[in-house]
Amino acid sequence: MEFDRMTSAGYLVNHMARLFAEGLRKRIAPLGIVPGQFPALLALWNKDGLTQKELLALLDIEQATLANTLTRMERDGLITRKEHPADARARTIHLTEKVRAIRDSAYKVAMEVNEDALSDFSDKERAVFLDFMRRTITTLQDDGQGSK
Amino acid sequence: MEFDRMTSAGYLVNHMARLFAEGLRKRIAPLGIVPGQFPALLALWNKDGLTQKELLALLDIEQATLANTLTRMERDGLITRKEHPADARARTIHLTEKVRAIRDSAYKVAMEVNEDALSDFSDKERAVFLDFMRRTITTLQDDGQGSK
DNA sequence: TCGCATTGCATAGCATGCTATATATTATTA
DNA sequence: TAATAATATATAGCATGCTATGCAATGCGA
Repeated sequence: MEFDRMTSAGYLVNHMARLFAEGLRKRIAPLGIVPGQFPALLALWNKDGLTQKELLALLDIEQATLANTLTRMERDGLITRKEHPADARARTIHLTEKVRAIRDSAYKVAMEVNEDALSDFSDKERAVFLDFMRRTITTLQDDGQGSK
Repeated sequence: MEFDRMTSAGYLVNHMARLFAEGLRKRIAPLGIVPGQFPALLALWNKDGLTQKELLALLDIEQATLANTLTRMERDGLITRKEHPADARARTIHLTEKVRAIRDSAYKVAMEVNEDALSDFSDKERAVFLDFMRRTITTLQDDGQGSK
């Protein structure tokens, strides 16, 4: 009995994810950002001044992961954090001018990476592919639920 | 202009990869192995006694990544390394009895994870999905080549 | 055979992600 | 209102992946 990587969804997904991330990393490096910051930036470009908790609710990562990512973003001059007016535990997160300025370039580059990856797919195929991925995500999330 | 995560291949692939990895991690934990060790184990179950260079040629990771993974595998009692008979720089890699014994269980569990993830897909859909992923990987690898 | 290039592997340093746990503040309740 | 529970964020520790670089051993050309 042989286990063939090329017919293992898990293997292929892992490999694809690394290639996407590396492709994005190379293209956004000139902008001064890295792939892990992208989801948070998307949310903050859309709505600035969120708390970590509010931002977390928009992302599919764990709280500790976000906290660390925000620390690096602050270190890199992408965000600043201000004390929350009503809750001393919380802080509001604000994009710096520097990162507000690269929004359009970053969008463009991210879309280019997606476009390149799917360059030999028809529109129909792309739609099916994205749908398959969303279905798989839903299934895996439900799996992992655990009644509790 | 809105960037929608649900229509971004890169975003979906990243999320899927994390869900697959977490699913696998939970299921193989009782066997004493972790997801990152799986590709190396598959290769070594198939052919024991490879050098790091030979093993590397079978995997889609960087040399440094493999070196670190092998160090953890040795620490965890999954492999031993012996001096190469003809080249003092190289070492041959050998599975321990402990890990030879879990081969069938590990195969089974990995296939279950794939099965579960695709449980609501037809055979036809699965074939298409795997094909899409292989095509995407090929495209991204070619992209990243750089003439040099 | 000496000297330099190449090779095989290891290490350093970093990003991204996770679980578990700590800390400080706020909210609730006896 | 004092004690307790809940909440918001941070930290510790680890795995996995990458690039860059170090080091020892091997191989090859002058």
